[in-house]
Amino acid sequence: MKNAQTRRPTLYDVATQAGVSPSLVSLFLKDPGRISEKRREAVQKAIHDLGYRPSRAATTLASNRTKSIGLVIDDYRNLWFVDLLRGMESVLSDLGYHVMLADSRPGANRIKEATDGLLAMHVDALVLAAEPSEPMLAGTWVPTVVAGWRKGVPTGADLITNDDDRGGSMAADHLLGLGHSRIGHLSGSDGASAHRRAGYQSALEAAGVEVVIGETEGTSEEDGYGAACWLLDHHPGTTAIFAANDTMALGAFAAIKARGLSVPNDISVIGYDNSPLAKSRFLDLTSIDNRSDVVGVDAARRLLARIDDPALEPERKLIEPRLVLRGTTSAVH
Amino acid sequence: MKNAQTRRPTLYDVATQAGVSPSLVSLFLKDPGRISEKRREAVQKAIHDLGYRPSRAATTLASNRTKSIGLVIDDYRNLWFVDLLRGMESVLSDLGYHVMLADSRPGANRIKEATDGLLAMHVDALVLAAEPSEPMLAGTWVPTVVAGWRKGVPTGADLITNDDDRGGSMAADHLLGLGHSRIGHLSGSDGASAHRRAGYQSALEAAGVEVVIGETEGTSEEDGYGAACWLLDHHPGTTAIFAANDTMALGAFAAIKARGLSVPNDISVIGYDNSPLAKSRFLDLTSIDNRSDVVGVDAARRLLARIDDPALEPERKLIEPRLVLRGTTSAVH
DNA sequence: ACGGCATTTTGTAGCGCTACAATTTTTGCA
DNA sequence: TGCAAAAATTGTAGCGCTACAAAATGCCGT
Repeated sequence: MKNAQTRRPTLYDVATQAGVSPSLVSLFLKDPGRISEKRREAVQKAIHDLGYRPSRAATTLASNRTKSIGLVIDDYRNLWFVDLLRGMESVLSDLGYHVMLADSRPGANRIKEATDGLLAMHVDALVLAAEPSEPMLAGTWVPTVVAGWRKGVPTGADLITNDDDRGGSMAADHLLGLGHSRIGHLSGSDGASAHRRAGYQSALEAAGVEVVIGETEGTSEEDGYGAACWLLDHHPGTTAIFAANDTMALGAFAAIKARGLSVPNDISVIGYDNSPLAKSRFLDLTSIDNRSDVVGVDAARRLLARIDDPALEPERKLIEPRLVLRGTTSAVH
Repeated sequence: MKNAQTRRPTLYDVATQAGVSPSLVSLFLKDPGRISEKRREAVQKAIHDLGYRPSRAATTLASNRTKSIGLVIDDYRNLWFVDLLRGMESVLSDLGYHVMLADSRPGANRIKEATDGLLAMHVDALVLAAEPSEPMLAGTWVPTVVAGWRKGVPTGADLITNDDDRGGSMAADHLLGLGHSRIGHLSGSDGASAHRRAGYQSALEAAGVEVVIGETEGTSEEDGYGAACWLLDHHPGTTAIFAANDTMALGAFAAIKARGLSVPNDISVIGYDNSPLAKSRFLDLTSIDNRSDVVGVDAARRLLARIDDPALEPERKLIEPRLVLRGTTSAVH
């Protein structure tokens, strides 16, 4: 059993043990390089011997900075945030910043709640990667970057997001380039889907090809399945399907399989998001990579700049997606 | 632009605005029911008007409790933690506890780092849902529950985890029950896999059936693919495959498809984890649900009990998994 | 060896909140 | 109506840390 009784050691304990003043220990914590070697070693040792850990709460309170960035996501199951996070951390961790994650999964306007929680923790800045249902951030304001959606960006916040219009036309152009001329689209219901649809639409119109869109309620595999069934039954000549995301593409697979057709021989399928699903050897799904890692890097840089100078003009930036070629699309037969 | 200049309002500002003492506001924050209605409304209004948010840092420092539980996971991409988390939150959120997540993804012994970060935040308790590479928690000690692995449980910590042995034999028994007698196993390399393998092995031995195990380096789809290729090529009579997890089952699908065989007509496949993959309409994979949500519920309860009484005897508890029947297993032909 | 300067170290005063005992107000009942 | 008990409210003293100015020390040339 550990010595659960003994009080957690404080900075003062370290100072006493090392025979220096508390200020010196504080200085050590902030920048070990700025104190003499003799003291540095003494403090180092005292910290180690005592098993001392600085209290984040006290540091925050005293310095009014937390060296941490809050990231609000909608649902842990939407894995795109992992790339975003990795991108952010690649910039931030070297500078000593931490990223605190809050998901807004459970219900209606939990996004506000998640944001509030992060603000209560005094995060120095905020990345909003979830679609808000109502205006938020009333009251306190911290540097904010919106990532991944475009509506309802708070005043003064930056926007860095994926260029879904571009991605939509990229997907469509890829299929057109393979010779397809009967290309259906399975469209989701969220903001990103609308842009992807617009991109698809403009590319097809530019090529003088008929636009066929299967609308759905949501963005799930079931939605994709339903839309694909509609598409295949009402437009039997379809040779290619562009799904608004990889999950919906999976639904399309199911619909195609149920009709005894095969991918890509009978029908080419392209998804969106380049999710782990798409990368799977079994599924091997051609997809659009929306470069969320780049969004993360840019968001982090922007935040750092805005922490330095809060008066910066709000910026709007789109990140170019990229096509990832795999086995589910092929030239039309 | 929001009033970025104005200082964040404090509890004192609220007190002044509401014409009461700071203590009263503090009391209100802790339990609004304990103050008179008149004051309650005044404080309520002041908080609203000022856009006041309590400073978590100050609360923590003053009360030495954070009402938060730390959860250390290995990688956000391993979605099993989502169920764990949901289970924990179902118990904790009503009691006003928050769960703070830290992943240990980036590198070697980042688990210690993740844990340290959580401890620096003064979490009241810790759930360790990642396999540690070395002993940790040296120094400070908080109530700890280990979830999901069984080795290296810190002294004094509770263990609540999935009964992977049971799940392994459950999977094997299911296949045996369908009449299969040539059942191969794709075994992963982590701790859970070892137990699943042991369960498989004992079930097959009890039935007097040959044990055939494809060993792998890791637990990825590629590993599953490789092991399945070996299995199919060296044991051509195989009619059923039990994969140590759903991802590896996907690899098995790829290997089966590459050999012109079909699931479940030629070969039945059962996975493990009941991941979103398995639930997919397209894949429709029979799997073992390890009930991580129940693990979460139990872990949370245990932690609460241990926060009340740190001297509790360490507990060891296994959660019974359950078979989820889907379309990839059928009676042997 | 000694001023003058740069570097290192220290004391003091909070940061925003809660605990707890002390005080004031309200309530119940003889 | 008066008084004890209960309920509501308040004052005071930190929690562990950092900022900042002040003090101590080290280092240089002459």
